[in-house]
Amino acid sequence: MNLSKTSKYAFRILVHMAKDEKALYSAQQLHQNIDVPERYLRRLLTDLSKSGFIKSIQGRQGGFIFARDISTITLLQIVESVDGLDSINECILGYDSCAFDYSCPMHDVWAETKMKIIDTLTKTSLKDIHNNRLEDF
Amino acid sequence: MNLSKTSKYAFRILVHMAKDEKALYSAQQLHQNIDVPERYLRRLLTDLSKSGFIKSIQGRQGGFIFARDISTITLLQIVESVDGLDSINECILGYDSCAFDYSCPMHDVWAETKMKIIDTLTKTSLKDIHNNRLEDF
DNA sequence: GTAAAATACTACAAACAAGTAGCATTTAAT
DNA sequence: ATTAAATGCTACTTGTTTGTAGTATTTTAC
Ligand code: SF4
Ligand code: SF4
Repeated sequence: MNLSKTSKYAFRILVHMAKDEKALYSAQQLHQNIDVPERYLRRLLTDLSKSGFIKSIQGRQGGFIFARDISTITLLQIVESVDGLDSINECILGYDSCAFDYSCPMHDVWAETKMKIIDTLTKTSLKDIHNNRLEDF
Repeated sequence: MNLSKTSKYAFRILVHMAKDEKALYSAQQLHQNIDVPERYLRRLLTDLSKSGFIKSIQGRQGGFIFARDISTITLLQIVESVDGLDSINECILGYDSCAFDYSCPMHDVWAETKMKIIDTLTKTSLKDIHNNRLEDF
């Protein structure tokens, strides 16, 4: 259970872009709208392109645009690509590999909550987010 | 949503100690049972003492023992004392102070899950953990 | 009273995450 | 062609968290 700051930045970027799904956004434009250090933002945009969420268009008038339908992009996929799945799925006691044959006392306590987290992240696509609310972002 | 490794270490320590609530545990003993670097474990034990969960008994035959009834120690209190409450409660987009007057689209998506997390951590005491399961730890 | 077994304190070191900088490359407008 | 506006790559710097070391202090056993 560990969302890095970078994952949160990725959320900011993609949720913002999802507001107008078909639009092309330049790094500068994004920087003006969401509070992420400019160079770091750019690097992250490149990473998100490589992960296939968005694609980059180079050159003057270039920028970033979604590479696939935003209803197919879930929050879990985003976290997974930035932090890795372990960050969410890992043992609540921080063991690399579970030290126990049977589950330890903490396991059951956390299991349901962990499921809820994964469930929410899995079921929520970028499209869902803006369907829920139409407020400005 | 960010449990540091140190918080997880704290869980390991206290959940282990809660198995025999009234016993006195030396740092060495704990080190043999849970996989936390020895010197780091000791420092953390001192911190947990200062936070009032356990108390230290110095000198030969010394060690650590719960300072209060384990039914009054919740997981949230432990996280709070190690990482601070913000680590759990913080904005899913990582904004220090919410940038919006009204809630942004992400807020509602996460609100329920966040509540579930806080709820679980608040309602689960060290006693509950071992009441749920009697397995060895 | 001396030694041994424990915790306490504080500074340092290593590892990791976050942020910055410089320069290269691509493309459109002129 | 030239210039400007954009992304791409890679190395460096800074900050935070995690882990280590040395030394001091406390208390019991003998
Ligand atoms: S059983 Fe315990 S140690 Fe193993 S993965 Fe679950 S919480 Fe972690
Ligand atoms: S409304 Fe949005 S930005 Fe504000 S705290 Fe909630 S998730 Fe964060």
